[in-house]
Amino acid sequence: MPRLSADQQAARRTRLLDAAERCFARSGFHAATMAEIARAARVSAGAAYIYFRSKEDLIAGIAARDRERLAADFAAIAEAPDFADALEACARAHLIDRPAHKRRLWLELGAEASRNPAVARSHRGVDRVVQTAFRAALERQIVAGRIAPAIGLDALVVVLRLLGDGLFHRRAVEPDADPEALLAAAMDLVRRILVPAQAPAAPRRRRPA
Amino acid sequence: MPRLSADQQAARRTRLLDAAERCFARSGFHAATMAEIARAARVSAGAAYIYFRSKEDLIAGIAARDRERLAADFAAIAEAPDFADALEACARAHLIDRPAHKRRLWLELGAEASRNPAVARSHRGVDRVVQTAFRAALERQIVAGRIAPAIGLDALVVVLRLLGDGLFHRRAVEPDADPEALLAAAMDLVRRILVPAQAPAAPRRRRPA
Amino acid sequence: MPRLSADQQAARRTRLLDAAERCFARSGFHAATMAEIARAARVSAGAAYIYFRSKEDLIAGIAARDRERLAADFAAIAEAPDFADALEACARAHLIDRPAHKRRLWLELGAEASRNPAVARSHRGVDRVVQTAFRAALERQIVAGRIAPAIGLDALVVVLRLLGDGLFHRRAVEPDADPEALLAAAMDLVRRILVPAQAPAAPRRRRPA
Amino acid sequence: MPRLSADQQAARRTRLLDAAERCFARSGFHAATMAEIARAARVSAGAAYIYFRSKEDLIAGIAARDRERLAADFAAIAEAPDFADALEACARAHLIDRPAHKRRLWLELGAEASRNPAVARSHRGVDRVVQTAFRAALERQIVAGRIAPAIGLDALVVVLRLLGDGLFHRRAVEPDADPEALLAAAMDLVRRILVPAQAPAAPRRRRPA
DNA sequence: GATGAATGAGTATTCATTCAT
DNA sequence: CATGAATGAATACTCATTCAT
Repeated sequence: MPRLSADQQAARRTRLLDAAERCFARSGFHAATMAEIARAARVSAGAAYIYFRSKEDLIAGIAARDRERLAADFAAIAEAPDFADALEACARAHLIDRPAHKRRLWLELGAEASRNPAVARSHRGVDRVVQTAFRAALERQIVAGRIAPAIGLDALVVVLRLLGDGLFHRRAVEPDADPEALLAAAMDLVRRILVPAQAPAAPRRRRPA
Repeated sequence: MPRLSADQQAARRTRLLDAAERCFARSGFHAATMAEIARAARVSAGAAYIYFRSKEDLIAGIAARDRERLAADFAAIAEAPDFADALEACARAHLIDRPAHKRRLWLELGAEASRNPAVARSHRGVDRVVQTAFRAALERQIVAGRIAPAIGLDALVVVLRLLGDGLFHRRAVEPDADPEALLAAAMDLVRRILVPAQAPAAPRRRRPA
Repeated sequence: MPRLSADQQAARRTRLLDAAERCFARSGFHAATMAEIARAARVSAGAAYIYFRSKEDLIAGIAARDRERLAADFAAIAEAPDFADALEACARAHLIDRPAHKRRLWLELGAEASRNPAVARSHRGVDRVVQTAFRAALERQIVAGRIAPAIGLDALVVVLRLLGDGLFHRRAVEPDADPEALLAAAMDLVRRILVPAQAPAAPRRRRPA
Repeated sequence: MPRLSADQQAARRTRLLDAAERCFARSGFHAATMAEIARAARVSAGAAYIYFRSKEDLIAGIAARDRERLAADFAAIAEAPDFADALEACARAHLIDRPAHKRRLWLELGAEASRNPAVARSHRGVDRVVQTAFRAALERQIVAGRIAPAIGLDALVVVLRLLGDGLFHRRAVEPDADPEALLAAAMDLVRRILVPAQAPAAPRRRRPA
């Protein structure tokens, strides 16, 4: 059937991405069929190919959309008054509040990045944004005397990202793990590194000696 | 065709696992075909089905073998004289020295765990082993006064595993990243948490007050 | 969208036929798509269906146009003063001067004739016209004493058409063959049959008796 | 199902070629489906791909088999005692006695030659063989004084081939035409060119003057 | 009339798995 | 046990045709 309005077309694209995410998460990139995805998006089989050149392109579209959101949210950390609080909010939004099916996608997208150049680009893009945002935020807060990291800035960024990757991976691999416990442990550690001056206060509880 | 000796049969199983790892890493679980794997293992297509009930079972076999090695190595940490050193050695062996193609498999295996029960079992198994080993080693060294963690034992295990997951994930997703820098940053952090007493020395540079 | 003038509409029909000929010649009837043809004709996909009921109808349209030209030209032979000269001119125009892409179409149209009734009609039509023209021209020139065929009129028409078919087929199948050599050989033969009286001059070399 | 004997395998290949010829002749190269062909050959869909790499390869296989027979038969003309008789026998065998469905294939194969390199190779091959055989036979019979062509050897070969192409094409395009009439007219002409000495006798009937 | 996005039937090809030899 | 030809279900993608705008 003929021309849809621009709105309807945008909605179709979104519905296709949403449906693909669900199907891919449920069955994996291969097992999910284009027909199944199109049906879930309430779109004809052929229409999917109007919006995405191929299945691979649809996967890349998912990666791009997901990563754009992630990048935008983490970029906002650079402007936040308190780094640790902003980081925690971001981590909670993306690593805890995300529906399980999206988390299952992450691993597949990670694997796909080594084969699908567009997915790889999305991954590298978000990494760059996150690192830049972290570094900017940390530098600003160090200058402001609000934090005094126990380790160098480079190592700090590395460690923050490792913890993020760890949360990310663990959430994807072990959906049953208590996410709040993971986040709490990670944030506690982060805060200790950022402001070792406060360390005496906190550890005191544990080192009453 | 002649019957093969037990040795030859074991060798064939191993060759199939090795070949499958290479093929899966190169093309992913789906794109790699059983025929391709059998050829790479210098075995007939039919023979593969003597050693593995199905392609899924072959994937599970890879997961099992990989995880058994990992579990064994990490279990040994419990007996090591110095926890951090043993941990670093283990991490280096598994996260840095492993060939790239194995690292690429990890993500796919992670994703597969949510679909293939046998793979999931392998994953959970190694988690249990690692956590148990960590806890045992840490308790022993705390009692011996060799470490005095800044945070509680539970949180410590969580954080250690998050860092491990992070290294794991980052190595798989970004093969070009400098692995030694990642490991160094992670281990520096780990050592600071384990023995906060030493911390004053390092932070002092940053807290001249 | 605005209504097009009659001229513009005729032009569109012609453009579609031209574009279809090129596309069909390049890729064959099947591989060429209606969208591709419409684009080449600078017409929307839907517009093609205003001028031709279907792809099959478009093919029939090509056959009809091509055959009409052929029939008209060959029909003119009936009026020509010298049969052989007129025949040669016609053959040169249609079998030698035609662009290569049109010649490649002939075979496909021939094959299509056995499936597409409209194409078959076009083929039969031109055959009838050509035979009638040949017969009329030959009879007129025999009566006028200008030719004295060595063989009967029926056989003569058959043979002329066979040579024509042969040139046609050879030109389509072997585009690199020297067309003038083919035509020269064929016309030499034709002239010898038409006017065996003249034969003494040429054959004399071979019949020294 | 497992291994078939060499005989059975050759039979399967032949059955596939036979079935493909029938299906292609009936519906054309495109409209005939591989599944349909496999079914007609009493073979599984997948098995067709064991014997032929692709549909294109199957078409090429048909061309090759057909052309090999043609080449072999025409090559035998070189050894025949009487050229015209041998030529007529050959033409009858290939242009008249062949089932209609094979003749319909010829045009499609001709068209396919411009796209499928393997088909083109088959076509060129048979052309070479035929021309060589014609030339050898003619030279031998000229030397033996059995024929004295009215035209040069090159032109003679060209004309013979044109007549052959013509019969070929006409038989394919117009299945209802009387094949014996076509052949008789063509052979009468050929004999007149080969042995012009006899010409006086025959034409006399027509030139009572 | 003109447009071109939407439809959805249609198909070559692949590949996990089997089993006659 | 070992082989590898055979099976046949499964699927991404195309494209002639339609019709809301």
